[in-house]
Amino acid sequence: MSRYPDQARVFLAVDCIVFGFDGKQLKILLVQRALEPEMGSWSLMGGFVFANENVEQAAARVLHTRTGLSNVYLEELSTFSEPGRDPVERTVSVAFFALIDINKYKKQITDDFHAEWFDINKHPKLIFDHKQMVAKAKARLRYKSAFHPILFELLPAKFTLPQLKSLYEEVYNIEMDNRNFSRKILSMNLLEKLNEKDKENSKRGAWYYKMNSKKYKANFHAVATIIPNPDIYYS
Amino acid sequence: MSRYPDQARVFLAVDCIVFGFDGKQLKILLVQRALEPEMGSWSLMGGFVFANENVEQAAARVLHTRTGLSNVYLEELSTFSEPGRDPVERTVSVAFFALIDINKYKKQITDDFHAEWFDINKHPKLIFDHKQMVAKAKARLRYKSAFHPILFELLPAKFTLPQLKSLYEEVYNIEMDNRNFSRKILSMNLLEKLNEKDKENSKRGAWYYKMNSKKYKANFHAVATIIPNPDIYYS
DNA sequence: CCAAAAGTGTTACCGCTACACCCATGG
DNA sequence: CCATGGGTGTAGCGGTAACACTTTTGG
Repeated sequence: MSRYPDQARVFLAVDCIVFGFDGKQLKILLVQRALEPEMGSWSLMGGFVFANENVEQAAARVLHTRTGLSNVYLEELSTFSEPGRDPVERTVSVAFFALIDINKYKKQITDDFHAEWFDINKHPKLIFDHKQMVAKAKARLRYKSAFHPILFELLPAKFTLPQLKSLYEEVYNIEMDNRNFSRKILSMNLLEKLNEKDKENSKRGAWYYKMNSKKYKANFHAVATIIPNPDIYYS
Repeated sequence: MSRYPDQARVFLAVDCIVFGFDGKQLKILLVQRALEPEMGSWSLMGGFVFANENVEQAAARVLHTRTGLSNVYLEELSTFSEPGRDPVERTVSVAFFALIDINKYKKQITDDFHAEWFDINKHPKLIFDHKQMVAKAKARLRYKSAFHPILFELLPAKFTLPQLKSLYEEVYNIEMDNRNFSRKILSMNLLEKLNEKDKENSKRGAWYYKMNSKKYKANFHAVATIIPNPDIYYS
């Protein structure tokens, strides 16, 4: 018997907006839903929260189970709780957004559902309110990455500045000056230059860098105006 | 019978961190809990989410019921979902923070519990994880108001720039230059000067201003660095 | 040697900070 | 007429944007 006899219980789920970057486009990872209602429709990665875990642990578990990845960038977005959002039972979902290196993602053998990357601007119809979740996640990504150096989470451990610049250009749909961009990023003192160049994309080659994760963690809340007028992107 | 037979349901609640400003100190509004467990202990304003409302509506309702206020600034903070946070039943709470004009608050006659303002840095022991909620709300308030002109929500409809400056000084525990502060705030073009001065706090008197709510809404996402180095306050 | 991308150096400008100074008025 | 808080003017500094120019190397 409940100790709160007058109150109703709800189902609690998490959904993850998983971002990836293929070098040209910003992508999201979608799956085909494995249970009714709407079985087979495209959906965000999600799942119910277990009795012994909090929502963040649930999101990390779902992500790990379905992508094989752990220690990914994961941030709570917001709660979606419209009474009718799930047509068959009242289910409240806490949405998280995740940033992963698209190359590290390997489809799990044990998966009994499809997962696929889609261009964020051109994805199939999604179940429930997942379209809203994606829109909100995109807005948050733009807002946050205008101030905080989080986008490198979408790149491999070693990456070049031109790669990072392309990523910013894709996220904000702008063109940036490569010369000023390099200086601005390097002036944050978070990157370490490696003794290796990427020669695939240019003749001269671009130096590889890696994030100094100690400094990154220490300065995680550092605010830098990487993008001018960030507000105009937060629609 | 549930359509998700293998899943457990949880209780869903909201809790509100209600900020106020008395001219000198930043305050939060606490109540004495009206139900078991921990009946009588100090707590944030909260309540269960009804079947016909989403969490934001629930937070607004709780606030309205217990303070008489509507149309207050209300923003989702995050979800608190540790399995054992409520010792008797699994209850997940979505925390919201609210900014209100402390003068508008009137204790409701119908209240069967105490509500009281406390200095944010010196409040009684709180139930469950409410202390964490308060800490997180304070951090978010600092972070957000460093970029967005939201703090005026804590002041009366007409206010002076010295009042607003005191508020910023209290929130960030810094001293600001009144001359530069005025210019910075006014350069956002969100305030309208009234034909009236506050003569209570100085001989010369300070002009009253009011927020132009049309411009405020239109520019809500405008980012201005009201506070230098905002990151150092986001602990 | 040319094209194309990476990266450096330099300049002009803008916005912010610091602070000298003026304003208004109650006592 | 002076003390006090409100407010304006302005000079200097630092960071950013713009862009001419150099470097590198495959074809």
